[in-house]
Amino acid sequence: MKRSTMKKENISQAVIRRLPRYYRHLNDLLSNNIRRISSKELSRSIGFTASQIRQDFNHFGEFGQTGYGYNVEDLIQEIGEIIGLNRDYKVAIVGAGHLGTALANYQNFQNMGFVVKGIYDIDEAKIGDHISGIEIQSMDEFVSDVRKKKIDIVYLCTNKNGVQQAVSIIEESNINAIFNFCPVDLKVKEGIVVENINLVDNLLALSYYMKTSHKQ
Amino acid sequence: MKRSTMKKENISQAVIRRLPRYYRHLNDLLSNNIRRISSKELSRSIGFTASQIRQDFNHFGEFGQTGYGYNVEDLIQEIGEIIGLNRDYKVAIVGAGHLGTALANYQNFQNMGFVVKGIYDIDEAKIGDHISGIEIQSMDEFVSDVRKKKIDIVYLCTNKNGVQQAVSIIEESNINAIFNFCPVDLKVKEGIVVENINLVDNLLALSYYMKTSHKQ
DNA sequence: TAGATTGTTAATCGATTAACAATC
DNA sequence: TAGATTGTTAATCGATTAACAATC
Repeated sequence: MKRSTMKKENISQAVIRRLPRYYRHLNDLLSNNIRRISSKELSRSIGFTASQIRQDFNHFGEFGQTGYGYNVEDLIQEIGEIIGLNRDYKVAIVGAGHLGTALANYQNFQNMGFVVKGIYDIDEAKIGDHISGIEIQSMDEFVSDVRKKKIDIVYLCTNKNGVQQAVSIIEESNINAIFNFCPVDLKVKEGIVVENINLVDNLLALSYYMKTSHKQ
Repeated sequence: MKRSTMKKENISQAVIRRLPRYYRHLNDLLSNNIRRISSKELSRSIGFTASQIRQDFNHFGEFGQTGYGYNVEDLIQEIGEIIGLNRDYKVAIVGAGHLGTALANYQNFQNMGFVVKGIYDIDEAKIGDHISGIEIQSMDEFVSDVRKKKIDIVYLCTNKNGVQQAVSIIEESNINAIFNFCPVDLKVKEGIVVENINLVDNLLALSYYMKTSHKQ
C-alpha cells in the first residue's frame, strides 16, 4: 500500500462528511474482528456504492490492494489521520447552561481525543461551580486562560443573546475553531473555522418528513 | 398570490434542508420590520443565489408577485405550513441523561411548538425524579403512556448500549418519528421517520477543516 | 408607461455511478 | 493461472445557475 500521498485537489464537502461515517463503520467492523474488506462488501454494510467508496478513498491516496481489497486496520489509521485524529484537542466550553453541561459530560467526544479543559460563563452566580470536575470561570478570564491552557476548540453554547459578545471574546484569543450550537448564522473573522449545529433546523426537517411519509 | 398548490413532484433533500433556513431568516427580517423582499435582496442577506431562492419556492407554489417580490409575512406562513409548523407536536424523551435533560429544557424546540410531555428511562434510580417539571417514568410504562398522551415524536438520547432495546419499545408504540441523538446507524421498521444527529461526525468534520484551513 | 422582478426553461456545473484495464 | 478487486476514466444523473418572456 502506497502511503497517504494527500493529493488534496479540492475535496468536496460531500466527501469530507462521509469520512466520519467510514471511520466509525470500519471501527465497528474491526471490533467484530473483520480485518479485511472489499469495496463491494463495505458497500453492502455501510450503504454507499462500491464505486463511491473507491472514489472517496482515492482522493487521499491508494489505500487498497488490487484483487485483495482493503486492510481494515490500515484504513482506519489512514482515515483517522486525514480527519486529524492522530492527536488530542483541548476544548473550552462557553456557556455553562444545560447544553454546555451535557457536552462537558459527553463521553463520545472525550473518547475521540477532544478533552474539555475549561468552562466559561458570564453569569456570576455560576462561576466557581463545577461541571464534570471542572470549575466554571468568568468570561473575563477567557482570553488569558485559554492561551495558558493552549485550548484548540470552543464549544459555543450560550443563549442567543450572548452569542455575538462571546464571539468577540473568542476572536481576541488564538482559538481558530468553533463548534457552534447556537441557532444563529455566526459571523466570525477570517481564519476561524466554524461547524454549525442547528438542532432546530434538523427538528423542522423531521417535521417536514413526518407529513410526507404519512401521505403516501 | 396563488395559494400553496403543493406540487410535490419529488423534492430533493437539498431543498428541504434549506426550508428551515428560510423560515428562520424571514422571521429575523420580519422582526426588523421588513415586510417585503425580492429574491435578489434575500439572496444578499441569506447567501443563496436569487435563482435558487426562486427555484426553491416554486417547488411548492407561486408565492411571489411579478415586479414586486415576496410578502415576508405571507412567505413565513407558507413555509411554516410546508414544514408543518401549523400545529403543535407532543414529544417524549427517551433517556434521562445529561443530553435528555438539556433537550427537555431546550426552549428553542418548545418555541416552535414541540412540547415535551414525557421523559422515560430504564434506570430505576432516576424514576420519579423531575426534569423541567416532568416526572421521569419507567420504560415499562412507555407504550401505554405515550398512547394515552398522544405523543408524536421521540427524542432518542440513551447511551449506545440502550439504543436497540429502546427502538424495539418505540416500535411497539404508535410513534412514527424519531429524533436520534445516539451515534449509531439506527435500524427501524418501515413507516418510522428518523432524523439522525451525530455530533461526533460533526466534530470530526470540524477537526478535518481545522487542519486544512491552517495549511493554506 | 417604464422598471422591476417573478416563474420557468435551458445551460452549466459537480457529484455519483458504471465500466474496464491493470494487477495482485 | 484464474478470479477478484482495485484505481481511474468515461457516462450519467441531479442540482445549481443563467437567461428571459410574462406581467405587475
